[in-house]
Amino acid sequence: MSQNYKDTLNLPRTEFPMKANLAAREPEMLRAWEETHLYRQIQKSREGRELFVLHDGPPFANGDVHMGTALNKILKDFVVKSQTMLGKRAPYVPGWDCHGLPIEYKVVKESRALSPLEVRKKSEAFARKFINIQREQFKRLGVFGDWEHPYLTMDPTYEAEILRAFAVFVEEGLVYQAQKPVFWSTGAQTALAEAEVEYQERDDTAVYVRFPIASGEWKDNASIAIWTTTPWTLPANLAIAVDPDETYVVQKFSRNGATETLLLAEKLVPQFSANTNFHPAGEPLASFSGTKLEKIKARHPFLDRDAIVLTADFVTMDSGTGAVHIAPGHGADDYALGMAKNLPILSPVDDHGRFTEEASLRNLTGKYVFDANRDIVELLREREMLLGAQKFHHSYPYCWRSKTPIIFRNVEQFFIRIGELRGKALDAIHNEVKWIPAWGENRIAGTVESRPDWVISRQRSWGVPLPVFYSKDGKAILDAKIIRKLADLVAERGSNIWFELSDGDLAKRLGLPPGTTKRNDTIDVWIDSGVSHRAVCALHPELRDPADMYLEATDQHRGWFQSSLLTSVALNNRAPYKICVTHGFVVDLDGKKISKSGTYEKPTAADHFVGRYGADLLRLWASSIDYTADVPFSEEMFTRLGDTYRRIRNTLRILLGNLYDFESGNQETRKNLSLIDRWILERMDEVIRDCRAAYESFEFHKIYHTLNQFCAVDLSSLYVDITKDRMYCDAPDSPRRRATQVVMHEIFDVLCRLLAPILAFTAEEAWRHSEAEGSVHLEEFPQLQDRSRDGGTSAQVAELLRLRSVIGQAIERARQEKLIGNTLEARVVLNSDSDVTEKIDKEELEEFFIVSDLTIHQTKEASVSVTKTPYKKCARCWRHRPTVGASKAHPDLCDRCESVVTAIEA
RNA sequence: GGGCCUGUAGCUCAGUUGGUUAGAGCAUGCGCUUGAUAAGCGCAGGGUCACUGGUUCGAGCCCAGUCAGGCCCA
Repeated sequence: MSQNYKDTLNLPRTEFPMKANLAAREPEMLRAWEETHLYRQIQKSREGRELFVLHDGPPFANGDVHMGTALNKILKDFVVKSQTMLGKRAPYVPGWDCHGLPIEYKVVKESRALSPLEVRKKSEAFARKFINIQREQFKRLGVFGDWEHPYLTMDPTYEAEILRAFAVFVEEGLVYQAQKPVFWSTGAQTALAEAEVEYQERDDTAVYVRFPIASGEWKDNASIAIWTTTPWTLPANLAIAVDPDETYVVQKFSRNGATETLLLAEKLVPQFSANTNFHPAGEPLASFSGTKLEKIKARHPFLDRDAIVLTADFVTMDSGTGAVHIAPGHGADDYALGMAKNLPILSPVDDHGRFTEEASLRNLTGKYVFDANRDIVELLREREMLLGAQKFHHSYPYCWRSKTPIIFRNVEQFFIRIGELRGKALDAIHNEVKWIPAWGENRIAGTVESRPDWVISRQRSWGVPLPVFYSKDGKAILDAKIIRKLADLVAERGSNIWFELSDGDLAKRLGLPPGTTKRNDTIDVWIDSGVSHRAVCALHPELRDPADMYLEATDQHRGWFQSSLLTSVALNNRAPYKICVTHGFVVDLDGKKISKSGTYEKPTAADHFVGRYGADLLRLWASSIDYTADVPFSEEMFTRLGDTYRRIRNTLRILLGNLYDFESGNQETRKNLSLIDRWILERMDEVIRDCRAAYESFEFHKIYHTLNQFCAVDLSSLYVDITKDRMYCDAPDSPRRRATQVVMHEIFDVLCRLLAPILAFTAEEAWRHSEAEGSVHLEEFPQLQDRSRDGGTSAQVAELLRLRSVIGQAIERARQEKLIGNTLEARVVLNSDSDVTEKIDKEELEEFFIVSDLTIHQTKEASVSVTKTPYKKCARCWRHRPTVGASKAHPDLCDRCESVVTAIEA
């Protein structure tokens, strides 16, 4: 009977679909953006504006984009899009790190026995393949940038800049050559940087070994007991270190009838006994401080030479005997001590980790040192020098690529002196750069303070050649002028030239005398990416050095942030960035890390989630978390985020739906704004203020929460719900309806803009369904209008919301008691303790509380009683009104609806 | 083992210089609506603020230690 009145309502209409179907719709959007060259349009629209350079840290060009990489790129995109919408020119030039061991290692593993040039060609192809894969995946995430012209560290022009930077390092006297024990990967046959080392749990044989004393008071009467977990380093032993301040004892021990007189630290006697079964027999024969042992000689347990006892500050009393076996060619402390005391540096191991003849063990020459451990132990046993052996579980450094245990090996390498750069670098850290979060300053300062000189030579093929030559007589040539000539050549023909030309041809081209040979090392890739401020920021016409921002995961405090800082200090005497932002790592629900490789069984590839939920959901995820800590991530979170997403989407949709007959330009309506309209505009102003501030300070999760709150509470459950009656039931042209449309139109506009950096696809989709033109991404953020100046609105609404809650509870009670069903059936008697209810018109209050039948009394304490209203229900607006039945033409309508319907009929 | 960091409802986050019964959204439960409808609205339950000790009249906030987790290093 009342069905026909539905046609007289102004129900919302929109083409903007409720169902997002992002996985299908986003690719269409991407195509449209590409066809209209949106990124270029945006850059053009910001010509002459203040510049903001976010410099992209180049990801390694191997593997798929996983959640961590996706998070990083999305956060960068938030920055670029929001800075753009704050009115700045924010170009984004993405890049890739192309050289280096991870790629070379895979290539070499696939096909062995390749020449360096073949390795390089295959490596390049490998890198290009993954650059293309990753590029598509990054674009799919909605990241805007100059994807057609990324920077690649393997571009000849980039390679030339690496060499030119290197020339400066040489000129500044920062580069030197030295024998040093370095982390050496026997699997990959190269020295490794600290960043290329990972630690694994491992069982080794730890041995107690005696060195018979060969000089002084205890000559031939006692042995020094040492302990080591790397028996294979014993052939390189040259000394024994003791702590000068600890007490050492000479003590008789017995085991199964056998006795030994041993010298070791007093504190470690019990541990020694427990581990070897040698028990002290009687009181110590002597006791003295470690200093007294200095310069004593002890016979090597199986070689024909002596080890000298030295004092050192690195000897600890946690394990062993307090007498430390020293092999200067196989350990950092050992090396330092050996250098200080003029010991030779013995390192009788080849590139593959096999003993050389220098080890003086004929049977073991050519044997892999970790396999030789067993032989050494057997040898000690035969010579009766073994005091005990046990399995020892510890963490040990491994090569991150070949997964083989690392050895310390003495090799001639090239280094950059950090001493000269450290002071300025620390100064820049503390005075030039803003660190987000603030503790980043502390963290990078710590790593810069403690870092040793930088090993920059790599015995690999896939990289920029280390520009070192050797003269006929074997002297190293490090010459900035020659390096610059080489750089010019490389810029023209690529760094393959180094491998393609013979020594003679290369020497000729560079003006070096005949007979000059080249070294076959490459430069550490951390130099590659570390000079991007020069190779990219300084040289790209749209960019600038220093960049405004670097933004990477927190591991880069030791990685790229540091390598970039050090090279920039060397080149420019300042930091390469003004703001340095770090984000945490992606962790599982229980706070455990999600590992890229290994045993993690759930999917971690970004593509998996993009295909399933859409890029906007990933973006919403990235915006919802506080990236400064570990970033939580789980399938369940995506389900929750889907709910949030739908809420936001439906809010946009209902606004669009209510605007189907909106005509802009009617400013008359401004003065018809009711309390709730003025209030939502004030709230919106707050939202604009909070979001702008959060975008300016890169606190994206605040935007997520602010906008979510605004959509869910202020708009959906309050404003849209309250204005439903006037929007649907008033005459289309009713002043208060039109006024509300003006407000909704503005809200929609503001919401789209504020959402655009985060929900890049959805905001654009909604924008297209409005009458607006172009892309929302060309727009700027809304400005504050300071609407709160009329004042009082917020306070009044706060009062009303308090009363609304009291009413809601009373209605709920009435419903429980089956007095009413629908809220509109209620007769509400409000005993108001607020004067707001006196100032506002009753009709407006009924609208605000969404009730049909309201009576108000003023009292001291707020209370509400609810009964069923005696009024009849209006067939059109469903409110129970006293005027229903008054009209003869429309006896089932209230007065408002009757007049609307009459107007339509006329 | 060392450095830096994190730990508030099932989930994501707020909690201003320490000050009354610790908040929000989502999720959950129970209703209402069926004119935002694979939507919308209401009400309700849910937290020994990781743990232990300390400072204080008073601590989620300050201090010390413990536990769990992350990154970096050894």
